[in-house]
Amino acid sequence: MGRHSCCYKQKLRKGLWSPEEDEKLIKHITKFGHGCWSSVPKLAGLERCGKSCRLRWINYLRPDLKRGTFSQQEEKLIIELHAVLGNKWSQIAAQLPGRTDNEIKNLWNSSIKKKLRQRGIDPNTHKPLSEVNDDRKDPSSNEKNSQGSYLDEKTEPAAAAMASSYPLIDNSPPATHEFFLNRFVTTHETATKQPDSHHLSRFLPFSYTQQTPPPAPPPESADLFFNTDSKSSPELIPEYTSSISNPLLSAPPRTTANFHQNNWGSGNNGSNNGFFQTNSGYHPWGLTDCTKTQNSVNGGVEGEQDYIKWNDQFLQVPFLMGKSSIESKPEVNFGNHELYHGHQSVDTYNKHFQRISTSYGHFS
DNA sequence: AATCGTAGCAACCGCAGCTCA
DNA sequence: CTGAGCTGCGGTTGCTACGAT
Repeated sequence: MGRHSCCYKQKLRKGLWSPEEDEKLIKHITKFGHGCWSSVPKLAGLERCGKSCRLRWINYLRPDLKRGTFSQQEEKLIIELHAVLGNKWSQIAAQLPGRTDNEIKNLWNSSIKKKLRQRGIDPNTHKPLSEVNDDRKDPSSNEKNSQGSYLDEKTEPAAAAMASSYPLIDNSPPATHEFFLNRFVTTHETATKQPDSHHLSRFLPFSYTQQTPPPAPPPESADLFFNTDSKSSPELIPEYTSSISNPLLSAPPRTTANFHQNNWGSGNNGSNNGFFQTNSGYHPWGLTDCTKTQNSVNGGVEGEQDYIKWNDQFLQVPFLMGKSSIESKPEVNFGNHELYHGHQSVDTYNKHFQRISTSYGHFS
């Protein structure tokens, strides 16, 4: 098990990224894609490790990030997904377009967890705290397994594996029906009544949600959390609905190769409206492998083509179009960086806008 | 005005898993 | 088969802003 080489390079910079560093990274990835992350800092002229560059890009600089405060629907979905997946933040994030695992993890730890506890729900088990306390007395009570889920890998190996890898759309029923039926009884009902509901039944195999009628449902933690009633289910924001109703969940297992296609090439929802896709196909942000990257970086034809396509597309991104776009739609823009929402003051907003302008000004 | 506690968030760390020579 | 190199993930830390006292 090799440790990342950056761990041994002491002279590399750490800590917060400067606007200049951001600019270098954006410029580089815009032009060449990231290729091998380990080679990015060298090629981009950064004194950072590749790991740090990757993290910075994924969590902060990537233009398809939504940013902004989480909607109630998003929070509810996070809770529901957490009930199934446990702390699988990346899998949860995969169902929330424009959100990063880090962002969701932070939200969970700083906000949702506390709110659930205040409402008498154990954030780990999603059961009422009183039940959890009872469970603790029972030695057979469930603990998280190695996958961070609550399934017993010995007695329910198939279900545990399912919850872990979460093959969301699958025509073959899972081995342990009871698990999901019990978990999603409310889900089933809600989805049946409300075709546009974002409830988790949409994430389950079709054959599953259409099978056995569920018994009387206990309230889900997410429902307790939001105190929803079936008559006044909250409206979904359009982009959210489209992403969720879309069978993005039928995507093949996330490999390095298909990750970019699934998550970047098509706007993370399987449709063709992602700005990473053009008529001519997917953009090559990270698609080039290490060997090809070097060729591209060296100014080969392939690299130039990438550059042209990339810049054309990049210039259409609102957050690179100048101050007005950011000011006019602070909650919608790709460039809606974390500092443009919530409790941040106007001063902070302006300060960070200047920062972003500095970083991106050369594009506009 | 100063201090303290808290919330939110960016970034780091260490590990696991995958690929490939 | 083995180990190095790399990516990705989840847990944790540390910084900053903000509100309460």
